[in-house]
Amino acid sequence: MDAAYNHRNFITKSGNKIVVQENKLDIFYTDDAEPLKWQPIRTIKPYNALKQMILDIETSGLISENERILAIGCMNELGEYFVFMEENESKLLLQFISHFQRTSPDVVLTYNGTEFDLPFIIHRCKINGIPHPFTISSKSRTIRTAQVFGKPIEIREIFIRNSQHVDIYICVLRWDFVSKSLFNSHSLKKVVLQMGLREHERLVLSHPEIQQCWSGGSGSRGWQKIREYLIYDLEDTKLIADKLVPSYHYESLIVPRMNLQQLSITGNGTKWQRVLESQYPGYEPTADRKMKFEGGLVISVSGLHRSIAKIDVSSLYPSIMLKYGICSRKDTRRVGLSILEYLTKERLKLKQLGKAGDMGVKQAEASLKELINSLFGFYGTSGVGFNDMEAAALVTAYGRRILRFMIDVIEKAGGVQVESDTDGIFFSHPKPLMVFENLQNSLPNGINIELEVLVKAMFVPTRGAKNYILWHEDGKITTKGSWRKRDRSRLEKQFPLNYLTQYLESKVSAEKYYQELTKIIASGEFPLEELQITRKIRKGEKTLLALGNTGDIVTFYQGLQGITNSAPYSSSYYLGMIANKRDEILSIIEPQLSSKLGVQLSIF
DNA sequence: ACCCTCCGGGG
DNA sequence: GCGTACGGAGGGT
Repeated sequence: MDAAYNHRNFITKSGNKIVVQENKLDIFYTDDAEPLKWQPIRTIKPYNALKQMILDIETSGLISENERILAIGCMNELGEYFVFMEENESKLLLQFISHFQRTSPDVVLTYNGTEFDLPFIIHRCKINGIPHPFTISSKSRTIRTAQVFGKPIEIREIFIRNSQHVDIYICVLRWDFVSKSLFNSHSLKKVVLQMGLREHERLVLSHPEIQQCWSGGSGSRGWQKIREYLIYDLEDTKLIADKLVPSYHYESLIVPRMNLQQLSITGNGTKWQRVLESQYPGYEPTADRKMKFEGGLVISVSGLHRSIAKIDVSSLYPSIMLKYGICSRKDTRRVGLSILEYLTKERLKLKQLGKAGDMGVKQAEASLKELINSLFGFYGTSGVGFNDMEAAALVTAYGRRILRFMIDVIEKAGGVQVESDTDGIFFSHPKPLMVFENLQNSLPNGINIELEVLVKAMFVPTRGAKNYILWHEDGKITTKGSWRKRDRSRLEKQFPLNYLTQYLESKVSAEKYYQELTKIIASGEFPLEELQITRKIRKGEKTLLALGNTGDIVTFYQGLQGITNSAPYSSSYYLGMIANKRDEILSIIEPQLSSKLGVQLSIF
């Protein structure tokens, strides 16, 4: 081993930029420093052993001054529920509070309870003169890793005597801040579907419907309906909670002096800071100032590719940190790495156990994954004392080198790289398993790979980094990135998918589909549901103001004389639209033909 | 190409 | 306050 090798020598800083001389990094280097042994600070009971109360209320309106509580629903960890519903609000509240005291849950779980349910209950208790165990924090707190419209949310925490509150809405925002998989909505009903936790739509009541149902009175079918609706909401909240909250629970093994409520709203940067602080009593390093550095490698090759496989590096950044010994330079005893090593080993153990299907084990494993993946981000987080921007820059630099190395191996084996992003490569090759073995044999020890998916075909648009369509063996189609657009007609969204799916059979069949579609559109018989768009009229949208006022929600499509909601649709508009789409698609998948097509279309 | 506007969650 | 990347799409001018 070359004793003189020190990757920190390959870092240069200028202004607020860090540049790593990637080509000088040796990806076959292994750090051989003996790591410290690290053990968790305490033992905790499994998440499943916590007494839960999932809580949701139905009210006559949104403002607690003027409106009242109609019903309160509670569900425990076993899924058993209790619904309190009374004509007399005071009686209802008393029943609920006494149920609460009797069951004394360890944790109360709500969906947006911080903003809505709990303040509403508090206010209605106050009006009815009923004592309760809830307090609203006097201080507001920003959660930077839970954002709406790109802005961090501000909350006033709710404290509960002898219990804790976890707001699943905030957990969802935090989860999506990282995963970015929930587009357009963070509502309970949508989230549960998009996370794949519920298969089908369920009973949903609008506000007027709730009022209508309520007016039926005690024992009515309306009341029964409200109960049913409330129970669905409780179930949905529990489904999401069971996915997201266990991670936070198990973090208390690692993070000192934080309870579940704090863990559920505190970002990972602060958590790692607490961990390291507790290791260095009295030492308060100054945080590195924010620096820019290059991230993961992203490459894409547009076109329609067949016989695709994806190979991922398992836990790329954590593996890099362990293999090359990268930790914060302020963490001189390298405790971060010791913990990382402990977590990685534990996770491996749990992963083996988890194959038996034990939910508790799976939850614990998922939480370890969270922590493992968050250590890298901590290095690059500004404002936390133990951060180290250079360490973060080194990690991504090694990552790019490893990915480039892999692409090289794939190409030498005759494969074609199609899309690469940070730790995974889509490539086309008739024998992906052979390529996989090839890679396994040539990658450095400690860098492990997985063969993730094998798909029939993949479409990557121009400038298509992180956007693609996959055709799976079983006929399923999945899309990623910009394919999930809103405010587009079904025709516009579906046409490229359908055309390409046909094209995979043959160009003839794609063209046949296109011709048939143009015939139906030209005939004027194409269903309007496929063409219309429903959305709110924005300020200054002249074309839509013919249909209503700013702020109105309207359904419309293109008519012969502009936007309409009643006249016949403009077939030339929609024919032009799909002609353009087809042109665009063909120019990507048959670039050699695109010039000819351009001529055709300008005539058309 | 750039500027403006808008979107959410709970009932 | 996990990073690269402090939101992003769509329409008007």
